[in-house]
Amino acid sequence: MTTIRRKLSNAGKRFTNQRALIMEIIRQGHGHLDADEIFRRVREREPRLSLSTVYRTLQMMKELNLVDELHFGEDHHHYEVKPTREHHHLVCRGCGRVIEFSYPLARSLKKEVPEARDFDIDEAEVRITGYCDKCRRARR
Amino acid sequence: MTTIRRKLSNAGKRFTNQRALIMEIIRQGHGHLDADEIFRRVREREPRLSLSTVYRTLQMMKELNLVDELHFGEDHHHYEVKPTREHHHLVCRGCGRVIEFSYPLARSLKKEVPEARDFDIDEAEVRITGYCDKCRRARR
DNA sequence: CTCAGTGCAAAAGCTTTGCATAATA
DNA sequence: TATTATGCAAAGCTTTTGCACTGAG
Repeated sequence: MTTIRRKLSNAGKRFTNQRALIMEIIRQGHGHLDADEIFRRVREREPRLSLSTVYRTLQMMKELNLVDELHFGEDHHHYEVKPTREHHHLVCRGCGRVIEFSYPLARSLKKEVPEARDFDIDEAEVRITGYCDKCRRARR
Repeated sequence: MTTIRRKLSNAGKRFTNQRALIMEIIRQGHGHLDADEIFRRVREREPRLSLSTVYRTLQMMKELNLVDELHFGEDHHHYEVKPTREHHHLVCRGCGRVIEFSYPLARSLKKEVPEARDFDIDEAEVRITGYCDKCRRARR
């Protein structure tokens, strides 16, 4: 939390209750909430907090590299606090469960893909959809 | 083209001029057009074709596995005709250029990631953003 | 005290849908 | 000829923006 305060300060931004709460929810959500879900959870504790503030905060946190935006192939996005290790997600079409796994994609690509050698990668995201073990069995 | 006609027919769908034209444009666009761009190009030849038809066709072609939907981290999607070999894209933040590269991600994951072993993958997409060689130099 | 941040309402993309008309099989 | 597909307009979602008010520094 102090990290957030410091990073905001360094960027000339203010540390507000709203921002602290939103970040806390994103962290608790263990990374797989969309803006609307963040909004709903935040509202339970701070009923006057607006959806605009959620979006504005997400936008800012993304720019400050405190939050990552994930794309699960839907029309909206999901958010997680910036992880330490590079990891990606398996998204189950059946139950919606999100399974994290670590995989050094950026490194592998640099090593194995000629086209990637001269490309200055700043984001690498893997999007996997399919069916988890449980749902796979259930579908038979 | 005959393939399309046959696949549509098998699915109980009709082969219309609109669908043929839209597919042709997607193919020509070499895979990296969004719905609006497809619409604009289609309109040059068939001014009465509507945006709804474009969306409905994209939706359907996706379901029939004739077209892939790509996610470049924007709020809208891009489309390409279903490719033969698994490949992915490097998207340059500078000039918007899209560089294709082939990479057997699904296979690698199955082999190297324990969490992926019991997961029935039906889509694997890599989203890479950064700066291409040219733009990287220009930014110095 | 000052200016960045907030809430509210309104607008702006992108995509989907309802319905009458047109066209395929 | 019987449906399926289309065009048009209207609605739906998610996200952004304008503006007066609030509160952090």
